[in-house]
Amino acid sequence: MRTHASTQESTEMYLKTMAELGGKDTPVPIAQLAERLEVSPVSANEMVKRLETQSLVQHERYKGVMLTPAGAQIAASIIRRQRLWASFLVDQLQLNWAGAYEMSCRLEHATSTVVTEALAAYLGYPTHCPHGNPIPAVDGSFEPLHGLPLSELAVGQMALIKTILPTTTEVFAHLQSRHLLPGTTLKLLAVDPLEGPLTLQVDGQEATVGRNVAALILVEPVDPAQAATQPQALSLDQLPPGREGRITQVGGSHALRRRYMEMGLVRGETIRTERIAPLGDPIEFTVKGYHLSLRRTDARHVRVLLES
Amino acid sequence: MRTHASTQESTEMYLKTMAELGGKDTPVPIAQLAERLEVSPVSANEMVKRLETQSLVQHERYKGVMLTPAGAQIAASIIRRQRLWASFLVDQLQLNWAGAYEMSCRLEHATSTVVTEALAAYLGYPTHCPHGNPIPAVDGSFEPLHGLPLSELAVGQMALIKTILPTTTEVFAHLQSRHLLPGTTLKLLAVDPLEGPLTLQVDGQEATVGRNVAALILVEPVDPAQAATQPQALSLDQLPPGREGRITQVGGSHALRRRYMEMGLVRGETIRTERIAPLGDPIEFTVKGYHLSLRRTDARHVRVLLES
DNA sequence: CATATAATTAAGGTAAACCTTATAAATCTC
DNA sequence: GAGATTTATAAGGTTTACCTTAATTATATG
Repeated sequence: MRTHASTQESTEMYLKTMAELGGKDTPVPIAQLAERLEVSPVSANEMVKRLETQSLVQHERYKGVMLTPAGAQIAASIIRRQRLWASFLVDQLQLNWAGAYEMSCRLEHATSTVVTEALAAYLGYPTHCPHGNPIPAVDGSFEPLHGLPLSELAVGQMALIKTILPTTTEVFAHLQSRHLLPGTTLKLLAVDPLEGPLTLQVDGQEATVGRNVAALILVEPVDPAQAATQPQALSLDQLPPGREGRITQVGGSHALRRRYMEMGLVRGETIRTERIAPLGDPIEFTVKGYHLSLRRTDARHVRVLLES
Repeated sequence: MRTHASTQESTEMYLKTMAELGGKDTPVPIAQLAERLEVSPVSANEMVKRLETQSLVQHERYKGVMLTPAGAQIAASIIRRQRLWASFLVDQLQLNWAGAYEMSCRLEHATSTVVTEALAAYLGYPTHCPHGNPIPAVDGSFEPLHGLPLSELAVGQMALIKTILPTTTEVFAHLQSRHLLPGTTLKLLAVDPLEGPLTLQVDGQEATVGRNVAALILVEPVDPAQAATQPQALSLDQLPPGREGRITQVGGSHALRRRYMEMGLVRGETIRTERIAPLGDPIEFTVKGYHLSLRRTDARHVRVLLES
């Protein structure tokens, strides 16, 4: 006797899920959709038909469903809502990283465009959510994902985690407990044959992840020699002059975080160290084309990822 | 062919509406409930029966419905959610006052307790929403409403608006356009007989409001002599030493607002001016039992209501 | 106290999002 | 190309929040 969602909500969930499964470019098998949405394939089929009458999707029998431009636009705007809320929940309300997607999934359906855009402005127009996924623009355009799935990394390679693709709270929590978060550097130690698990070195410890979970982790291979001499993830005060970094985390007190936000220091933004004052304080940076200087102690609260 | 809400959502809407109509203490006629929820009396009757099987309400035929303790607790927690969201939308996202209730009404159903309490902490535990209504505590307790309905004010009296009771966006917008907001001082010029409209003086202009709308405006009569010499609503830098005021609005930049919030300068809080430095700057205040000093220019961003 | 009014119940209906089980039709793989 | 697998459809069902219209009770009022 499960309770049913409203029309609007399930429409949005179907479109969003299709977009997450690549339905903007390639047909998504209805069985896959049904699995992700935890409904029976028959129900998913029915629903897809309903969406087709509204010209939101196009279904080709035995091939799969694809989003129409109208459907893709709605999907993008819902994903925008969700990822903005996830940013708010994690960065402002300091809620748990692993649970943020699930919580934001409830909010996304209850958010008008007016609220969404006010929220985006409030947060300083972040470009990526706390899980590393790009936040679509208002016009529905996505920044392409960069990095390759961890499951396709060569054994022995070192790599930097860029993105954790949308998944369940359980999987997010599993990864969080193993420090497998955007910005972490890992080394692939071994891969079991026959779709078996991967063994990794993370933060000096060994960890194993299944093949399916590894496929959700997008990484960027790094040169081990370079990684040894120069860690990829560092705090802003350690970013060498002339080097660029991508902001992954902004910490500090509420007030400090808000101040940073207003300066344009938000997750996903690229920042370059210009010069360090003679006495090592303050440090000058360039973000979004303009300069600012920060005290070293304040800069310590910002985590960045070295850009190659 | 209207679209139906989910079970959870309509349950919450029924309970919230009942609480707003006084169903915690007195029976609410089902017809009134139906009108507010814009459903037919028959549908409301059905729904009330469903809620009764869940022991959330108690219905006495031909008398009305009352909330059970369990129902009242749920109603209070939903009202808490809504008013916290309304505070966030108005104070943080700077969205329109009149539309905030409607927008927060969507969000309230999508908000878990964890998110609600994190939001409350983020906002500095505000005690009142932007419309002057008290935010229930976590345990479901309400601060009683003070003030009497404008519709019961004596002709010729001056009064201060304390609260605008929950109503529709249209009515809120109507009041907003006439400056009838919490903190405004008005004078009742005339009352038409036979349930007719009221004529008011607000901000030097005349305005008329219907009897039904006037019943939503809770006011506190003020002594005209006192009001003339000492306006009730002023900015914090004008609060005389030794006097107490209740904060009605916190303005300024994002960063300033957040700083204030962290100091405990939130709407509904009582603040006392302790002393003004010899040169008039800074000014010392007491809020929530501790001291703080603000520059006069910063204090100007905070609006307070003189406490008698 | 009769009657008007308001509140309630009865009866029957709709749309939506789910479900199950069974059958039909494509597609893939050997 | 035949069989296995996947995908789709058909058929029938449930629950929930709504609706309308008509009939039945209470309550209030002259």
